[in-house]
Amino acid sequence: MLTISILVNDPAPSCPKENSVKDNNDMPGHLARRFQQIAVAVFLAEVGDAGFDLTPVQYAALATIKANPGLDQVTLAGLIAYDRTTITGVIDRLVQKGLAERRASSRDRRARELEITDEGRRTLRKITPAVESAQRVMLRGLSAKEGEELMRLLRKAITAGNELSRAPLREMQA
Amino acid sequence: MLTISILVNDPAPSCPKENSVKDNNDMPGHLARRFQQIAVAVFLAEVGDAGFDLTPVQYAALATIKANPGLDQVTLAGLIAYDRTTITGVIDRLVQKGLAERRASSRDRRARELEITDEGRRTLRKITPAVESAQRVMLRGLSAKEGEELMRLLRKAITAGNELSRAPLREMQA
DNA sequence: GGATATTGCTCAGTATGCTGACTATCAGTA
DNA sequence: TACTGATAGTCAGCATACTGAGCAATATCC
Repeated sequence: MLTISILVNDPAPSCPKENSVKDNNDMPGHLARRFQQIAVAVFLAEVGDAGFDLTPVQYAALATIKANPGLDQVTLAGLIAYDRTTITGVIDRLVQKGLAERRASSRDRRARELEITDEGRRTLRKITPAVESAQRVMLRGLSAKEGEELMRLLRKAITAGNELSRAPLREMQA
Repeated sequence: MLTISILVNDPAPSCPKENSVKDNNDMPGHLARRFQQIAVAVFLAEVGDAGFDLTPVQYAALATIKANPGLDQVTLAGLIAYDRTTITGVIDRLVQKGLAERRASSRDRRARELEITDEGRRTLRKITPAVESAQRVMLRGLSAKEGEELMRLLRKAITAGNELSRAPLREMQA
């Protein structure tokens, strides 16, 4: 698609541009930002309505700690594709809320071993319905089939781009 | 393709689901975050390689100012679905870089009229190839048809969820 | 064993995004 | 005109995310 047009700023701001670049709605980057924006808002609303104060990021971290007791911060960051500098603050807040514990590792004195607390376990259990509801709400405009297809395409694009961000996904080695 | 679930560390792999929530890869919210994470990294890398220092957010704001000369901040925020408190800082930085101007409006003394500068126009023109390249790179794992389908589904989900975030899209009224 | 490289974590700084509050201004109405 | 409500913008505060730097501890190589 080519667009050769003279650089005239049109007097009517209400009509769409042709001398401008593509419309925002044709930019996957812009759509990614919008979808993420809505997804976070829906998550916070559903979880908040359920009486909890946990962000999507904190939820993912806590669930991963529960599933992998004693793991260190770098491994945790790799499993959920967070930057290692971000995970520090996230864990700070989980610890401060009493949902997780951070202990010095005996094997490697640089590392911290992470554990979920009973309170964290309780929170995870009680919060799950709200989290699942949020996942449904953020896809409410799509049929079940479309929702599946969206997730498939996102997974595929993410897999291909995994190494392009500073915090790629790193799977657990056996 | 194998997928080692991050929630598999439970000692008994025979009961994969009862005490664990869904895998992250089945959560549209998590996929949204990952895709957005990669999209931003790709944008910054492509634009940076081209010799410019502009974020995706700043780019969208600048392009929208160019297309709608003299618009105010609230209208701009609505057109690109930014929160009004976010746009203040974004414009601060565009102004500080000499790419845009913020003037008091004569019609409404509360409002600020925004204009792109010549420098901003030059920057936009020169940056466009990098921006378009970034959009291609972030979809590099998908066929052209799949990329189109992903964008279609994102648009549909976003439209349905538009009002769920604090900063919904507000189109220009004629 | 000792120099070197790497790794785990933290911190300072910057840029989104949001909540909630506040000021200044405008618009509608009694 | 005075009152009331809505609106435009900013600010403080918090939570992601990232860059780049630094420290301490571990691994590796000679």
